[in-house]
Amino acid sequence: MEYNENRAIYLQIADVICENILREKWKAGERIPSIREMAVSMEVNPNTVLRTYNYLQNRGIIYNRRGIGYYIGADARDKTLRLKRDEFIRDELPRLFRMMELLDIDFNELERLYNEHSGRSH
Amino acid sequence: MEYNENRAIYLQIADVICENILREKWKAGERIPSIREMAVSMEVNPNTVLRTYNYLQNRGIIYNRRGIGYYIGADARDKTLRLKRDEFIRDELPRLFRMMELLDIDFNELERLYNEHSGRSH
Amino acid sequence: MEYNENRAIYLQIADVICENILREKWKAGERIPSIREMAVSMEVNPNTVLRTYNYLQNRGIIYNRRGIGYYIGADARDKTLRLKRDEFIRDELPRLFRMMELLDIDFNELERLYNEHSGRSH
Amino acid sequence: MEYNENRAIYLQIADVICENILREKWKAGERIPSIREMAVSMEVNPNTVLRTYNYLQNRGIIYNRRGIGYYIGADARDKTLRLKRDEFIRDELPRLFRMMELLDIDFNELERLYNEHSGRSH
DNA sequence: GTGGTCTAGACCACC
DNA sequence: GTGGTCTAGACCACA
Repeated sequence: MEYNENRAIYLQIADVICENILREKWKAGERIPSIREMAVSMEVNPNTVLRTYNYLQNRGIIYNRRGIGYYIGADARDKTLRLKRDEFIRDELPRLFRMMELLDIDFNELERLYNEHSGRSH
Repeated sequence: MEYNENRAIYLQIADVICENILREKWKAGERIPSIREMAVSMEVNPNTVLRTYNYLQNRGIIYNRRGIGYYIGADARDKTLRLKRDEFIRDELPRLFRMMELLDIDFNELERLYNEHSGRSH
Repeated sequence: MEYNENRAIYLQIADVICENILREKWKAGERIPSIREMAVSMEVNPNTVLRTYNYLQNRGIIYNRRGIGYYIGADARDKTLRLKRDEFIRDELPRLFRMMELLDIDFNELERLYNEHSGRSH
Repeated sequence: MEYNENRAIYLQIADVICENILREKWKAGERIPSIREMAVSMEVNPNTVLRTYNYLQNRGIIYNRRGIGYYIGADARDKTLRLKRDEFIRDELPRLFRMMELLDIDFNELERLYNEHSGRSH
């Protein structure tokens, strides 16, 4: 895993987990890797994974069974969707729209850039 | 001024200045507020404004006359436009498109959110 | 059984057993459920029950006949009563009284809460 | 400061802060000691204080101004009172009442123990 | 100066 | 084995 240096690693790990939930790779009630396993696979310190898990637990997305491990919460997908959507609409979109206006980019151009982008990644 | 907590304050101040330049409120050769004035009006520490001004100076958007003040650079508008556009296309758009896909937001919905947004700010 | 997350599970199981002894559901000399039976009915790992039984055995409340099972000790009720009373007066009450003062709860309110509580559990 | 070994130190520090808020030693809007100062006065590692501050910030009791410090939140006293009361009623009272019933302690005796207790501490 | 992140490693209670 | 706590110390961005 490569980490973007502008975002805390523990949040980037949370992003990966959220993505797994949103894509339904990980479903409600399933156990997720233990802190130590995750730390090895993500190549970080266990404390960093612990922070990720605490972060997600505080938001009700995962929960913990003492001495056993962490599990995907019941409404994890909904909660994640809501959380990410809120973040997106609150933090990203205003800047996006402001930039589009300032840089004179309209929806047609945005759509064009989108097609270019998806073209590249296929 | 309200600051978003996910972006460094000095960058948010830089955004405001860039916006003034792009909207041609502030034109090439004009003097901009002193660090102290800006600090007062923006309710931040003068050091924070200094950082903003250094940041913009390094990018050739403003320049400094020692003991006199800071001024808008000659090609400031062009440079700002290029800088912001590059940043936008390189950094913002890929994240945008990825989030749209993940959160199941299409262009129609984006446009709807855009209209809501501009509705609110008018 | 639902477990309070602020108290170790093995102690909560011990509490249940002590309650049975105090209420004279389980009397001196009677055999109590095997570790495995208890683990099933309490939905925990047998090791956790073992820990409970060791804890109670160390305090002379239950005893073990190897290969046969665990039994309620001779003076179990008295010992339990003494043990719990001591714990209660030494550990719980000081915290209780301090909290009552800090949270501005007096005996009348405590009594009211008590009546609410017993209302709920009947 | 002496720490009870049954409760995490970072929570005991949080308790002290909450007590200061409840007793109105620290009022809304006031700055509280920096992480490093608190770490020295509490004789713990700064990371432990950071955990305390995060814990309280997540509950809306304190807030943070970047690079400046932590402050008591606007409704801190109310929130603290509500938080502690909830904890008390949810976690402590049920055990209390259960113990009182099991140990055959009624409100009169409880009041007597209370008077003894306050007698001792005066 | 402030807080935030991360690592390394120890120790603990608990399952 | 699991997670939770705490320490020590480094490094960073920010005010």
